[in-house]
Formats: sequence, structure tokens, C-alpha cells
Amino acid sequence: MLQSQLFTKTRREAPKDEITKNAELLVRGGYIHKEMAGVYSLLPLGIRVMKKIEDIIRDEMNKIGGQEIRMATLHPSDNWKKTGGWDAVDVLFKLQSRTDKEYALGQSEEEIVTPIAQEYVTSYKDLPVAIYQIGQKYRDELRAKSGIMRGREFGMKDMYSFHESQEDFERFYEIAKQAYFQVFKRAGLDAKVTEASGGSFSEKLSYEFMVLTDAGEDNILYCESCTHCANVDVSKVLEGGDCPKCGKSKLKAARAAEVGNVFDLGEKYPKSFEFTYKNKNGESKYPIVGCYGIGTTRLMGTVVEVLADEKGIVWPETISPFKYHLIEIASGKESKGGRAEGIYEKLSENYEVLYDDRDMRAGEKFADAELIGIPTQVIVSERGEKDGTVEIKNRKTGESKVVTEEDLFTSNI
RNA sequence: CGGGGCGUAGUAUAGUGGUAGUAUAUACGCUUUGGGAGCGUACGGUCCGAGUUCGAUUCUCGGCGCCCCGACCA
Repeated sequence: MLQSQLFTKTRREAPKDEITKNAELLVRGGYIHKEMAGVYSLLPLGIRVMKKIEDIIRDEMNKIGGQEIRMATLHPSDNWKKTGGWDAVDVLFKLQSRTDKEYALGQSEEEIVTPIAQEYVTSYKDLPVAIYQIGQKYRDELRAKSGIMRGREFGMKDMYSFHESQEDFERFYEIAKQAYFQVFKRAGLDAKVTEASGGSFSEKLSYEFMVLTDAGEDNILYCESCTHCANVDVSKVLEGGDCPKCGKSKLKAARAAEVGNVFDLGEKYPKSFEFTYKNKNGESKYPIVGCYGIGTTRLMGTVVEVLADEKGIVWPETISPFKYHLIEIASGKESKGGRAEGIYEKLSENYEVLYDDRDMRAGEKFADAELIGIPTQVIVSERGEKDGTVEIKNRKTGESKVVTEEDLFTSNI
């Protein structure tokens, strides 16, 4: 894409109404536009990042047998009244039509997915099944905060699985857990999963996937020698205490952002909708339901928080809006055009390229490129004109090297 | 929801009970061109309502909005 055609542009100064790094950089870079507290629109660069995040999630969910659907976000109030959520869920946005009908905006989709599954799951042969969607969620938060980390409207992947037994749910949970780790790893994050809260069999399982960052809202304790991680509120060992799992290290305290979670919903929702299936013996049974969320918007914000440096955003290649940022430095009067344009044409046959063809000085282009954060910059100027080379600069490390155009086209860099 | 802070050009900021200033952005011209260039010109602003006052962007009250801390986060 030609950067001269990109309708957004960067801002030199941080907006006065954003303090957090993720919002400040994403607004300055032209990724997002704030509509009101806790509500942001995604601009061309932002939607590209979001789509990549969604594609990674989609890929991993499909691999474990998840089937994608798209549920309504405008919900009938009856469903929420059946489950009790209409009165119990305080973050539920409720709205009234001009004919006094009541609706809810989806803050989670059990009320919708359960009746859908009910229609098709009638036998144990139909189980297990996992259904997911990626879409917008609405929550009437008392206080939106931390930029895109906690909004009133946000993107989320939510999957729901239905099982014949608790054992089968837990079997599937392990599979989903590995898929979640893959998602976060592919998106450039190192996630930890909290241990189940308490050991009592009467308590339902609930796991949270955490990424260490000061921008998070949770305080956790974790072990550096093993995978142990627990929320401070439920941890039975204090900071500095021996790890209850491996005993090799002392627990460390940290701030973390919850980027994903899992809930064991048991039979609650099937019961609310009288959703039963027939087991092998012809008996009617309620399925066990599991719910798995990943906040896509929050994931995007977390990546910015964790990887950005003082110059701007640093995207992992997997979710960067473009693979290459081609920067033309037209130091001489008439060197503009020709060479860089040809490289752009050829390079964009195989890769996503943002081509800074704007008539600006080098310093401003470099500053913009650093703010936007595409991992690999390709700098074209008269320097390599004679021998057909360009400069490749790594956004993260700042290291640069000279490569031939041919090597660039074949990504042999 | 409790507490605190704040609303001035597109953006970021000064300032004043009496004509609102700077930077940046934008447009045009000339010079410049590997780290956010220089000069000149132009365009553009006091959140909304009420009150006090001869006069309110400024003071008072109310509303709306934004940020931060806390609480909350099936």
C-alpha cells in the first residue's frame, strides 16, 4: 500500500486524554480512533493487526475442532431472563426499543449459543462439540480504563464446548489450553496460566491466561522454575515462599494482564434452557459446558505494552500490519520515483508492503516508521543505486544491513 | 459507584472580568533534502446551559464529557 494514500497519518504528540502506552502509541500511529471512554474504532492499520490476530486464533481453534459461527450481538431479553442474567449481570447493557421491547447487548454468548446447540445436539453422538465466534462484546463497565485494555466495547473470541462428562470437558480443556499457548506464542507473547482456584471438588474450574505487564490489572505470583502461576487472592503461598509445585524457586510477584480465560460452566446453562440429550441408555442428560475466551482487543493492547520501546510500537512479524515498510529516501531532486517504485511493485507481488512514497524528509519518515512499528524496514536511496542494493533495518534491534534487491525479493535476508 | 484532576484552533499547550497567544498540523511560495528543516503568507479556537456583571473564555451553580486512584470485573 502507498503510504501517501493511507488516509490516516501519525501524530507527533500524545493525545491528552490517554496516559497508557497502548492507547497513546496506537492513537499516535493512526491505528485506532477514540469514540468515547472505552470505545475505539479500528483504522486501516489497526484492522490489519486485528485481522491477523483473529486469523491466528481462528487457525488454532479450527485445529482443535472448533467450528466458527457468528452470533447475534443484539440479544432477546427472554434468554437473559431465563438464565437470570438479566438481573444478575451488572455489566449487561440493556436497551429498549421504541415499541418498548427489551434487548440486551452481548457481553458473553451463553444465552445465544446454548439454544443454538440445543437445536442440533440431541444425542450423545453429537457430543462433544466446540463452537466459537470472534466478534464484538459490550460490557457496561463502571470505569473503562487503560486504553484498549478494558473497554465497554471490545473484540473477543469466545468458544463454548459441550460434553457428556466432566472428564471429557477436562480432556478437551487440556487440548484448548495448548491451543491457547500457541495463540499467545504466535502473537509474540509469553503467557502463563493460573492454577485452578482451590482444590475442592465443589468449586468449578476457572483458569486465566496471564501476560506479565504493568499495564495489567491482576496481581499474580509465579515460579521461574516451573509453570506455576496463581492470582494473589487465591494463592496459598505468599511472595517469596517456596513454589508449591516444584519447590525449586521462591514465588515472584508481578502485575499481569488477563488475555484469556476458561470457565467450567457445568450444567447451568443447559438447565436454564432445558437442554438435554439422550445418552447411550436412552436417558436424558444435561451436557457439561465449557467457555473459553480470548480478548482480541486486549491482546493487541498487551502486545503494544509488552514490546513497544521509547520510539514507538514494535510488532511481531505475525501480527504486523505489513511485512515490510519500504522507505524511500529521495535525497537528490530527481531520484524520487523510479527505483523505489519498481522495488515496491515487485516486492508487493509476494508480500504485504507499506511503501512510504511521501515527499518528506528522511528524519520524519524514519520517526514515523519507528512509531508504526513494522518489524522490517527496507530503505531505498541513492546509496545503493549503482550496485542494486537496499538497506534492511530491524525495528526491534535497530540493526541494519545491506542486501541486494534480488535477495530482498526472495526474502533471502 | 466513592475520591481526585481536567475541558481554550485538527492536535498539544499559554493566558486574561474588556481585541485570545504560541507550537504543530493544513494550504500557497521560495530555499532545503539519511534523523521530525528554514523564511514568509493564509486558514482556524474558549464543551453546553443558567446566574452575577455594563461586559464572562475567566467568577458561581447545574449539566455533559475525559483522565487517574479505589471499589467492581458472570
